[in-house]
Amino acid sequence: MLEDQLRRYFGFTTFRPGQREVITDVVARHDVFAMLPTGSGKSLCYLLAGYQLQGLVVIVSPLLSLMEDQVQHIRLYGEKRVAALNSFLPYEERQSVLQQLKALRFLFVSPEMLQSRQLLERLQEVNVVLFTVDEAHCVSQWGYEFRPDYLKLADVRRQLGAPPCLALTATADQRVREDIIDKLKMSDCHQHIYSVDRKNIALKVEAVQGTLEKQDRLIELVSMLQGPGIIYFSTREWTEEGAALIHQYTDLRVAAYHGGMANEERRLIQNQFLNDEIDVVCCTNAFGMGVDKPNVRYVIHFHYPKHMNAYLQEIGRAGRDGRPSLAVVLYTESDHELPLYILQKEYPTEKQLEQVIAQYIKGQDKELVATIALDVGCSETAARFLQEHISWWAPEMDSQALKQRLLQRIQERIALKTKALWELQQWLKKDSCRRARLLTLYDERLETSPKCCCDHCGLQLADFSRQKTIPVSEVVMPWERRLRLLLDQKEGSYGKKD
DNA sequence: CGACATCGATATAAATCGATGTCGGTGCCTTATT
Repeated sequence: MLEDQLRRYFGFTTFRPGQREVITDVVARHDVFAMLPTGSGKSLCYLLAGYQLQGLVVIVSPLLSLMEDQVQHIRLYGEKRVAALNSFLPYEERQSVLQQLKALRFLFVSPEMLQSRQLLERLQEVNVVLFTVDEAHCVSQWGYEFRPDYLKLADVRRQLGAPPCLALTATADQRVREDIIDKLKMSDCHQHIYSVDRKNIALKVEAVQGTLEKQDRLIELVSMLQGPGIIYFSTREWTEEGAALIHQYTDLRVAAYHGGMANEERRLIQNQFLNDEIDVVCCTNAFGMGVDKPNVRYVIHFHYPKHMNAYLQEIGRAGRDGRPSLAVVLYTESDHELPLYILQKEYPTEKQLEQVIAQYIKGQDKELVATIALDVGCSETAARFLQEHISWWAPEMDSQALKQRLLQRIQERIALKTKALWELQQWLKKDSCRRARLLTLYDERLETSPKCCCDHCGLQLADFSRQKTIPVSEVVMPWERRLRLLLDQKEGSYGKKD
């Protein structure tokens, strides 16, 4: 009985919604796509399935820190036959893990590590019974440009004797779900889809006039709202700026967090936040995966993300304890163009593309494509994109066809991302229930509105304020800032329309 | 797009203005014969 094992290995008496169904399908050796809400115990699915299947479970994980956490977590249950294999491990330890694969039940690896010949050969010698892809939305979100090894996982799985595949995520719309299933070649796929609706998270969007007003509003909000909270920005520089502002005008304990910081520092801030030693984190989208903190009371977007899936992932870090929580987006009209420019930098221009192909034809060295691309001024992401796609397509095409095929792919990708961005922007401007609209994007319907639903359903910010509210008038605001704000607004009124 | 840095012109001089340029997010992995 599954329940017996649940009790024996983990000390729980009942399954959470979805767990039993997913495990049953996996044990029956089907491919399974599972979209379960955050905090619903996704890891238990592959753990328990692993015990049933009697062999090695490989878990593909996007972040080293996530692997470390999960390994520790599993060890707490008394399971010692678990390891993470990654560059963080000293060389000798890595070798020792490779030598002892047979003795392991659970192995955590990155998609990049799975490109190692040595690891692959070792894995071929043992009985891999389940291939798990955790945070599976990364396949679709990162595989095409940022981390191409995510698109090679299907081939890795085939080389391991095509064990069943379990893909786990908390947020993916229909298109992303189909993309994941397709890219992982999950042919015999059983899907378990649960609602993305988080009824205890109230949704609010505020349009403001200009950046200064946005900063002021941010300070008002964090002064007033019950924390702890997370604030998302779109650049590293702004996370520092935001943290400095909050430090200056409030007594809150605040820190910035972004991908440019040293790993130890990032780890420290994440831990301090988890231990309630920091009230507010000002961060880029680098922060969040694996941050399983129950009592986050609000998430503010100072800059909004690039698509709804990201928005849902980010606000989903609030209210995991089930208590009322708040998600606020602050936006100005001028926020609308920037994401498009950032998006285009992921790809080469037509001119760069021609230069790279011309150089490549001369040398025929796939490994050099990225170097050439960087030389002609491509971003690193664009260089990787070219490297990847040319190595797929160049063998079977002449340079003209290759160029056309690449241009077509670039256009497709940009169109797709522009549409996703547009969808989010439309949602921001929506003047009816935000939850209802959000759910239709995920093919769901809102049956009954929760008590605190959204700003179009009578949301009261006061319901989310601290016990001891600091009146806004007491928030220190020097006259220089006030004046600049006034001038800014005046200028804004002469600004261009739409 | 827009925030910010740099540069040159301006012209009783130091500081200011406008023109021009650059940059913007996410993370694995780096196993040397110069």
